[in-house]
Amino acid sequence: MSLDDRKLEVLRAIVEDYVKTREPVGSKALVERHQLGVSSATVRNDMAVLEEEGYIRQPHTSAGRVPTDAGYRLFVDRLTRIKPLTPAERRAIERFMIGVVDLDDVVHRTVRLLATLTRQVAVVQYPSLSRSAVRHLELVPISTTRLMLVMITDTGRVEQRLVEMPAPVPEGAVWDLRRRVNEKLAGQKLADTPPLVAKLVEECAPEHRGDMVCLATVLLETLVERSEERLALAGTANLTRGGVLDFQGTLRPVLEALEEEVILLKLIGDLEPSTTRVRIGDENEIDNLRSASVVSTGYGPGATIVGGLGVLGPTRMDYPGTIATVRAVARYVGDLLAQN
Amino acid sequence: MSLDDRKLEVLRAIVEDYVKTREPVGSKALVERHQLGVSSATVRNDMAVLEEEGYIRQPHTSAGRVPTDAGYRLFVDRLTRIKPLTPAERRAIERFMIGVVDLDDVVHRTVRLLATLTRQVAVVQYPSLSRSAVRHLELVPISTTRLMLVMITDTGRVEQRLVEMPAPVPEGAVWDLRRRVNEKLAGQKLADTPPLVAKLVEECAPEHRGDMVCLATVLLETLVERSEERLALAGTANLTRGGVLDFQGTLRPVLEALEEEVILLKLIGDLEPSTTRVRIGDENEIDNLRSASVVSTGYGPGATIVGGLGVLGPTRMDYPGTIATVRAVARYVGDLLAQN
DNA sequence: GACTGGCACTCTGTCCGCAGGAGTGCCAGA
DNA sequence: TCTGGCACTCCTGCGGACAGAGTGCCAGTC
Repeated sequence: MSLDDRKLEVLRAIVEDYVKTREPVGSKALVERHQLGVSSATVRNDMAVLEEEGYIRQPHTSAGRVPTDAGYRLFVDRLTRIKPLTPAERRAIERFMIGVVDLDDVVHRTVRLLATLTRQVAVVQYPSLSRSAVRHLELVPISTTRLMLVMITDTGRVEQRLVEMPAPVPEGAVWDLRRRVNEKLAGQKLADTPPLVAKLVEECAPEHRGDMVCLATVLLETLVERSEERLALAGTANLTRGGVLDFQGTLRPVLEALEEEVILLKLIGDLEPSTTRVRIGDENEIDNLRSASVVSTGYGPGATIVGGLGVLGPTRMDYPGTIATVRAVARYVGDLLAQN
Repeated sequence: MSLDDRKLEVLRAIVEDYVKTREPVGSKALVERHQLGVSSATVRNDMAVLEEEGYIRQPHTSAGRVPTDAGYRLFVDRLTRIKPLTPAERRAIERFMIGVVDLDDVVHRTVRLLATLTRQVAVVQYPSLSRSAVRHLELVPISTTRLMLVMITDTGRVEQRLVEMPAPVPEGAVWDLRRRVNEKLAGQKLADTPPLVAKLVEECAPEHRGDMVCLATVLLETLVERSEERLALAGTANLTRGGVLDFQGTLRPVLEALEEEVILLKLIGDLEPSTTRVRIGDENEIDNLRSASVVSTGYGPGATIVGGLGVLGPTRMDYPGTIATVRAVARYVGDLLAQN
């Protein structure tokens, strides 16, 4: 038995009311608050069907109905018309971003903005190194056998690592290393660099080979291994809105998940499709987040995507509003990056 | 009426039991679990005095007693013998720190270590810029009118800021700027730099004055305004141990406070005395943390202090253990920094 | 004077039972 | 296919009773 329009409308009404009130919604209250044009008895029948199909459930007999994860899913997929942001929200975004000075600043402001607007937990990934290109590599002598490698990318990220050299390196040699490395790597996508680094070592004169190998090792580590690592988080306190009820008793699992950068990156770092992605409750692979939903999207200058951002909240979430906000903020950050 | 030894002993017993069980402790249970050598009736009299003096209180008539903030204070000041770390803990610290590569790494590992060992929320401040010295300043051309200023300090911190120049800067001029800036500032304590920067501008040839002013502005911002800004946080999930009871109902105020870097820096950034500092409940100026305690201390290579670290938890906290751990970790981090 | 044993008192937490209310499921009729 | 009505279920809140824990106080002892 498929769902006709009225049943969908009933589902929408249930989701909207439940999101608003956090209380199981009954048939009578529904017909009072929405213009469904039928009696409560009819609605009851529809509800029975919706329940059978797994879209809603009763906490207990003779209670109202509550949407299931599947119900929210259907709501998001078929019943959500994206609401445009209010002018007030647009203005908030712009005001929040006045006078940014560098990438750190952009990321921190963005994450707070997202948290404030959505009233959820916000996560913003720094532009992923693997999607950036090297702008410049700098070598700064720290001591005779130590160099600081500083990499600046076209997305504004700056990464640094200490390089321990096997033997003292004269200044001229540092110069030489810096020149060679930049010649080979500047302007290259980080994803393409590993073979180039290998070539660098090969092409190096034997007497400098040792130094170059050290440098290459650290380069590869910086470029590849730690490449996705950074992100910013804000709005944890929003988890406590509405007590602890939205997360079946404890915030603990959620807070634990938020501590793991790896988990967060998985959540917002799915950059394949450029559309907004919504993961509801059980759809999250992470067990700790079974009672949470995540709305995420990619951002970047123009059409390219360099990182992800998103918010996390209870499954009982205002999806249309959240989706709209996440998108708008992502677009705005993209524009900001494009200007630099 | 002053407190004799036995009354203090009773207070200690109450604190220890309450910390262990989270339940108000009664006179009978006390004499059973501790060798006080007196009857429960005597203990009751002592308790009445302790209550009158404000060190303990009853949640309600005919309940056991619970320590007040003042009670914890007395306990910490007069009744705490620092327990040495167990060998297992020592080993944990060392194992945690094997193979650190740079400052970021040190800080992140430290904060997680602290959170794990104390089972509280841990905060670690990056070495404060104002207590560091400039090791090197690097200027990297990003475009014709934009330079990236990168500052490396002797504590290993790397800060960068974008500098917008009024007009295109030829490569030779960048060189010149870099040389001058380093000559003047390298090796200087950041706290001492502002007058030096001013001098830099003065001494500059008029034709380069404009560039130098831009650079100086950003330098001062980087050096002074944002100087205390960075820190790392871990273990938020530990707040949920023992439900929500330890924080009178909601984690909300605590989570909110943890979001404010300014607040956290105030908490752990009191570096005047090199001893460990304990703030209990109301002693925290921040209203949101009235139900929390903070144990903090400074760290740094040798005897100098470059930053603060600490933990935050419920007032019902194992103070001796926490204090010992915080100190040990601080000492260890200091040694680690001294090696670099 | 300090400590102890004993007793009355108080308050909490819990377990009932009960009534009220909300909401459902189902059925017969339009 | 929809509707009104009715019986049924289950939660919630309230009051009372009861056991348990803990105290305060008093009289007696060392």
